[in-house]
Amino acid sequence: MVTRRLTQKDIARLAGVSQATVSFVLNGSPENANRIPPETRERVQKVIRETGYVADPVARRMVKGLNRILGVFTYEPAFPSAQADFFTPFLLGIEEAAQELGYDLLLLTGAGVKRRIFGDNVRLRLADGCIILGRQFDRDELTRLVAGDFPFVAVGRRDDAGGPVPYVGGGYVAATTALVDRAKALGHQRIAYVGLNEGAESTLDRWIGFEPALGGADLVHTQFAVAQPPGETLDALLAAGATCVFFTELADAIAVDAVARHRGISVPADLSIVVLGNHIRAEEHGRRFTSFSIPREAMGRAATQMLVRRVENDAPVEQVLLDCAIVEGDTLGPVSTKHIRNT
Amino acid sequence: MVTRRLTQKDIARLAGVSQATVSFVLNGSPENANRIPPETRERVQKVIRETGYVADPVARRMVKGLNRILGVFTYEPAFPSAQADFFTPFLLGIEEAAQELGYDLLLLTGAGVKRRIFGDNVRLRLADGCIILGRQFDRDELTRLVAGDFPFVAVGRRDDAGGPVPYVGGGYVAATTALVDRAKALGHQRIAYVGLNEGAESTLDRWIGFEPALGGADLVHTQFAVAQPPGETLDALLAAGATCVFFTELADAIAVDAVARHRGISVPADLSIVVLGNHIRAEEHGRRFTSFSIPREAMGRAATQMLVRRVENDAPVEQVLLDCAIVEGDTLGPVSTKHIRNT
DNA sequence: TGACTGTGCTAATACGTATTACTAGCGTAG
DNA sequence: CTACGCTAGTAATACGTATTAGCACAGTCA
Repeated sequence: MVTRRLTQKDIARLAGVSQATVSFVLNGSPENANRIPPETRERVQKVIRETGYVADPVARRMVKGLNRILGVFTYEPAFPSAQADFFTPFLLGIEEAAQELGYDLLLLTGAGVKRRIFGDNVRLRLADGCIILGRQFDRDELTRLVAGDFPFVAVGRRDDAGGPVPYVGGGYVAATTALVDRAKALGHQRIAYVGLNEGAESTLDRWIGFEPALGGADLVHTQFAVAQPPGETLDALLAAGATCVFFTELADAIAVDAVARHRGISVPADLSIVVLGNHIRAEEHGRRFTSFSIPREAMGRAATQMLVRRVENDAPVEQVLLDCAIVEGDTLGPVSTKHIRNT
Repeated sequence: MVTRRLTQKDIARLAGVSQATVSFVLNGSPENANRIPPETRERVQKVIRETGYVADPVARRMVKGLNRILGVFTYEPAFPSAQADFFTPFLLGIEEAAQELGYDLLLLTGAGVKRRIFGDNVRLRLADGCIILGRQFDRDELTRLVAGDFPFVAVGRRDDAGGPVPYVGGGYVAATTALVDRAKALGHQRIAYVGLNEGAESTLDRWIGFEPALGGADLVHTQFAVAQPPGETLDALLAAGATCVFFTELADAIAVDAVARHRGISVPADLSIVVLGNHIRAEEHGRRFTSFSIPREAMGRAATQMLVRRVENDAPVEQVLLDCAIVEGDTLGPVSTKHIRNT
């Protein structure tokens, strides 16, 4: 812009005082505030009102060290519609909590270009701390974050990375275990698992909650892969004599359910389906899968509050898992007598 | 945090050089860059690598004056689900364009608390410029923005506020006119209008496009109010002998359409419905209303690009209206002979 | 030998604000 | 009348970086 920004020096000149006086008028601490008599104070404030001057937050931050800004870092872009349903609930909670605590949000997303926290022109540090969002996360960067002095909190559980990672995650392990127990209570002894059992912590947690919970039940089929042809998956499930199948991916469950319906296989009478997690607007598919609900909004809120604790009070690392409520749904039922006889 | 941040001074000490040398190694201009010989350069970079030092963007900004941050200001909170569908497409476009241009976004949203641009603790200025989003907008603040030197662009047309307001809006006037013309071409002569005819520019634009376009057609009923009981609205429409009704609010159209269906009144055979605008996920209502589509994502992109032009090149005020494509839909049909006889 | 030209750095400064240290002027207690 | 304290400010400095100006030294040319 052509006209340079107003500075306190300009205000001082116009009011016939020094820059320091202007600063005192603006934000003198109680003991210093009364050093400026009302007349001078009013004269300065008049100039400020007339000019519409506001202090440059950047310079302010230089002195104070804090900005009241929280960074939200995602590797994937936050808004494109494919991701929007995933990110939006988290952002909702983050925004609300930030608002309550008097912080603004700096969005740092990585669309297309691989964006890194430690890059050449890292603007992340403009924020007082940051929230890490997203499924993938570079291990090296996490390690550097843990080692560094920049406050951050991850949304989603993370394994240690050269030290404990502060996070707010979902209690997937416990929720998965609860669902397995429920299936067993309904008589299911021949259970299958379709989903990955390695990779991101959130994925792994399902398996960790699942496998030990089986107890006496038989794991008659596993498919450690997602997005496979649903017909083949269904074939394998039936061939193995599974009465109940756990999916980690809603999309897989939907596809297999559709094929089953098409073939006249009844869910849950012939085959029970459990989905380990939920997805916004899952109702659109006309099926309420038995699953657990991920408290995304609450996770965002909690992570934000935790981050502010770390920023303001240098609070120690916390690791929190929020409960995932079980969604009853319509796809987990008792084992049919047909199956019991079969087995 | 307990451990102070690393500064260039620390790096300089560790590498046995001066702070200026570190700065040159980091980002010396071409002519100065080769003043540092490879050995020294490597020595400094080694220390930087080992310590994980990154320059403080705040200090950087102090010197350079630019931040590569764009503020996004909304009076209403951006994420809460009620608003999410409204804001998300704009944010999508804004985020994409910002990413391409190498800017980050500072989200300044107003949840609950009345948030003002000119307040005590204005962090907006941290950004190099800002995008104004949202339906309501304080006139005084807009005037001050126009008068000031802070670059901004509004999403949505705005009337002059002590000067022209830079904006990227939707061509609601033209699109509304086109829909009126279409209705007239289908024989409609008895037309009604349900919606506000004052208030925000975006609302007003519908009326501005509508009223003059009527030409010879009769405006048999107007209801300058929204969210009224749909039964009463329908009664009034029928009593007035309207064959086609224009709604500014999708919600009103949905409600009236539902009552009509319930009463056995066929749309569009007995009554045509046109909606002036669209809404994400309108399909969920099982009806494709004849309307026009608002290019929200494109508006966000265009506004961002315009803002960057203003920030970087001090470009003059631009005012752009993007075309709104007509959505054919199923609710505008030819006038039935019954009506023609009736009239 | 003395002036000149690079080379390879460092010193100094600016950016805008907050804050600490100080000072000039004046009244008053001792 | 000196010392002290109070009032109403101002001067100076720090924050961390970018950048300009400049300095010490070596080599070159006349």
